[in-house]
This record gives sequence, C-alpha cells and structure tokens, in this order.
Amino acid sequence: MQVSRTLDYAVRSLIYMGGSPGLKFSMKQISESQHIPQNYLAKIMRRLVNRGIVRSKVGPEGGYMLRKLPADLNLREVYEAIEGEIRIIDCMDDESVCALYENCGQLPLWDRLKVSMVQLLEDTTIGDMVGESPRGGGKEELAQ
Amino acid sequence: MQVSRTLDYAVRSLIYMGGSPGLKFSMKQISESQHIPQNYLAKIMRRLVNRGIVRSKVGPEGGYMLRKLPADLNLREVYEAIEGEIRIIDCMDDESVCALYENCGQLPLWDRLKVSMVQLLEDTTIGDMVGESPRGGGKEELAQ
DNA sequence: CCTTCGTGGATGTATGAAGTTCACGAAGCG
DNA sequence: CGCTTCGTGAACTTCATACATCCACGAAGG
Repeated sequence: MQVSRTLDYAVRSLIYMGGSPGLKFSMKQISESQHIPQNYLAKIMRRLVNRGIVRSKVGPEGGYMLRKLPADLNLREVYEAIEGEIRIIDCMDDESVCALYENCGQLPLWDRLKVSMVQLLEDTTIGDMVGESPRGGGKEELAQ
Repeated sequence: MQVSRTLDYAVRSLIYMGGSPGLKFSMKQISESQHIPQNYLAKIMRRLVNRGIVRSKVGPEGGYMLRKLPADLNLREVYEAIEGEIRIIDCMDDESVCALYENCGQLPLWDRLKVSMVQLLEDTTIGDMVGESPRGGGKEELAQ
C-alpha cells in the first residue's frame, strides 16, 4: 500500500515545472534539480507526454512544458498516467480473478477506500503543491 | 498502491471466523474454505496471534478463535498486524530518506491520503463485513 | 551536416511478496 | 505411556516487477 517511487518522481517533476508555468525545462534540468536518474526520468516523461500532460520538444533547446496551468492539473491524472487505472486490489472490477468474488465481504471496503482516494487525488492540483512544505504552511522559515 | 494478497488472506480468514463468533477453526478449515495455501496461512495467523487478534490452541482439536467480537475488531488493527504501520510513501515520518524532504510539496497530500485511509479502516469492522457481498446482496444497493 | 536532446526498445538488477519445507513441541486419546 | 494431531518458528526457494541503465535513432536548430 505504497506510492511508487516512479509516481513520486513524476509528481516532483511536475511540481518543479509548475513553479514556473509556461517555461520549458530540459531533462537534465529536471533530473539534476530533483535528483532523478536522467534515463529513468525519460521513461516517466514519455508517459506524461503520451497522456497529454506535458508537451515535448526534441533537438537543441528541447525539453518539456506543462500543457495546462498547474492549478488545472490534478493528481488523479498524474497518478493514472503513471500507474494506470486506480485499483486497490486485483479482483476489483475483475471477477475472473477470485473464486470468492460473488460473496466477498471485503470488496465494499476496498471500494470505499478507492473512492475516497480518487476524490482526494482529484481535488488536489499541482498548483496546490507548488511551494508547499511539510512543516506547515509554505512561507515561514524552514528549519534546515 | 495495492493491498497485498497477504492482507486479503488475513481479512478473508477473519471474516470467515467472524461469521461464527466464539467458534474455533482449524487451519485446514480456514485454508480450504478460503482457498489459502495452508503453510502460508500459518505465517499469517502467527501475526494475528502475536498481535492479540486471535487466540491459538495447539494439539488435537487445535485451531484459532477470535479474541474479540467481530464488531469490535477494526480493519486498522488487522492492516497493521499484517503490514506494519500504515505508510503511504517511504519518506513519511522519516526525513533521512530524501534529500528534498525539507521543501517537499507532496507530503501534505500523502499525509491527507493516509489520514483518510486510516479513518476508513478504523471505522470498518470485521463485523461490518460479515455477510456483505459486492452485489448489494447482503444489504442495500451500493450507490455509484 | 554537426550537434543537441528527446524517443523507443532491449536489457540488467535487486528487492520483497508469495509460497514451501521441516524439525519441534504442546496437547488430547487410548 | 506412546501415538497422533496440529500449530510454531525459522530457513529456504521462486518469481514478479520496480527501478534503473544503455544505446541506436531521428527530429530540429545553427
């Protein structure tokens, strides 16, 4: 029940880009500032490109740009671009997997969990996360 | 972001036992009715025993019994017995992991996600799940 | 036409989930 | 008592996949 590092990388990159909306960032810029292996970042970015979340430009002066304003890009889109459809447990939406599907008492729980997760992800945008810090608020001094 | 099969096994077993509170079930009974490899079930049950969720009895006529009423056994206890402390992402509560911890914009999101997850798990008991079915079979129709 | 830099696919690696095996000992029974 | 039942505990194997690397390719700008 953990978020994959890959998703973390994606979100981190998008927050970074969202800090300067409209600007273009090279893979090197992103990978170095966010401590993400460049070749791995490439794979992640392709998923975001294919999903229409970022636009890419090849060649010299190439790089990536957000396609939307940070405030219009919610986390559900990002999650699904990286992980595919949200699914808490394998049998969900796929009764072929489990012999006990028909009278499985747990499914309602996992479904509720999924719904609440989706809601939260949908209600959070990259814009919300830009500049936020875990130490409460975004502006006051950071311990360091 | 998936529930492990191990947790599924544990919950399934507890629901099964919760269907007849006060009764004792042998490992064989549980493993066969719930389609869980017996030797693997043994490992799972030990965690539940150690956490005080079920009581075990060895020897002939041995087996397992719930220590609580199904309605008093919530899913958070079960989750934590199997998976350990709930944690959405590695860096959470452990700033040593990540170079960017100090100004990580994502943490608040993952924290909110965790809180809502814990809440849901805590509010759901094994008793709630006994006899429920995903097709609305046990109770009212599931909206949406 | 040379350099830059993202693309796509193939490949490698390491970790942890899932499952197995087995010797042990507690406990009921005749 | 000795036999059998059945959970315990630890070591071990297997296998999937998350994470990462490598490289040949081609688009694009100077």
